[in-house]
Amino acid sequence: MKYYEQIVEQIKKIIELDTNETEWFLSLFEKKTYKKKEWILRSGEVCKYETFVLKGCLKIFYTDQQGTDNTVKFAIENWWALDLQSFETQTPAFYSIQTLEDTITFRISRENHLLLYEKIPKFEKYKRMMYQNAYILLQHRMTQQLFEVAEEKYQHFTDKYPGLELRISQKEIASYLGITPEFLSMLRKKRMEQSIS
Amino acid sequence: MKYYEQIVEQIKKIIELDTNETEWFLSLFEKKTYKKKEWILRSGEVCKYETFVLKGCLKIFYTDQQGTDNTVKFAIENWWALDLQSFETQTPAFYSIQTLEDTITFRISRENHLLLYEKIPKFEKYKRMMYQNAYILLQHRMTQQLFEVAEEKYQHFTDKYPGLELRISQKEIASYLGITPEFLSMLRKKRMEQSIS
DNA sequence: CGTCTATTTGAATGTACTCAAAAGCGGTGG
DNA sequence: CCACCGCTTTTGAGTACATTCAAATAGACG
Repeated sequence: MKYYEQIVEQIKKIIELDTNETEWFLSLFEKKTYKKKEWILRSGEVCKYETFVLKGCLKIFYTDQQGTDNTVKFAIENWWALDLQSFETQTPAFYSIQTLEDTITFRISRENHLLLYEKIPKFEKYKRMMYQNAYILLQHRMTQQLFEVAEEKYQHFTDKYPGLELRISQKEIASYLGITPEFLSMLRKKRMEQSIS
Repeated sequence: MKYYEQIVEQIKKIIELDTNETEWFLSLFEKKTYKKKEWILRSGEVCKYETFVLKGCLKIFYTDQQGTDNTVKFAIENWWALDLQSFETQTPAFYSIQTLEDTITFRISRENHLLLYEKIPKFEKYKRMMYQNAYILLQHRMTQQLFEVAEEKYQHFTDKYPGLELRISQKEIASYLGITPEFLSMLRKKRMEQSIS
């Protein structure tokens, strides 16, 4: 499988694309690779690209007044990452985006993105479906995170991103769960003790 | 202003509609009124309608194993309410919807909703924009709720739904904030004491 | 007016955080 | 190749935030 087929595959789950459209679609993207811990977007900059992860892992996060990173989402293989508000309005971003592993991405600029809507109107449908689904997922994350204790949150994290807890540090996971790394360490210890007995 | 003009006004903020389209659009809706505490959707049922609030207030919530209601969103004047996943896939709903006041709504069925996309394709755009904005709002709610202490959450609630704290009970607010009514009561007491001194 | 529910208050408890220190681990340079 | 440095993880003590439970009070509504 060519490296770019992944992205086409994702699109075709929702709308049909013929060969010409596929080719033109791909021509709007550029491949970009990053090393671990590289910045893709810094809070305050304008988000110029929407990024599709071919391989690797990103975090979308914000840094609070105390200097703590709070992760709102991880983007692994086949996920999109951007600061939506900044991208759509071309205003300074609230969120930052950084790699957690060496990462290979496909990215599309705001201009090309607008071309897409213009030339292939069915992309409106694709995007509607995408945001609809993203909204559903986010609502579930919110209900989980807001109304559950840390132990249940961790369980849901491992369910949602299977295997990711082995790829990234506990510090990053704690940042996603909204707890301290120390507390997560304690939870995992408690878990292990329980699974032995 | 006729009671249905509100909804047209909302749509026209995003896409243009001529007189014919507007008329046809409105014909797809039905007006429905509810008394306080009526169910609009019960978890487990299929969500058959998307509801637009003309006047009043709804809560979208789920009831956990302990029997506690957890509110994910309030829908006041000019907001939409539905279980999106259930509505789109016609599967049993996870969330429930109930009125918190006597409420007047406009609602559209799944079938008519599909007609809308079919006959007026620019509604794809309307819906895309709607979910895009909803996603942005939800992401902000999540970052606020997840990484802030209860006092800051309450502040953000009063900012987001100005005046709503006077219309609904503290119990409902606590359910939205993810804290107990007792603790909210304590917070408000503390607040008042501070504002006097 | 009486009943039912919401709010307040307080004590005891649980959940999660802060701070500090020690141990583990990975990468880099000599 | 290993010694060192920096960062992550673990551990523990003390503390702050939020909950539970119970009881008293206040409000809403028929």
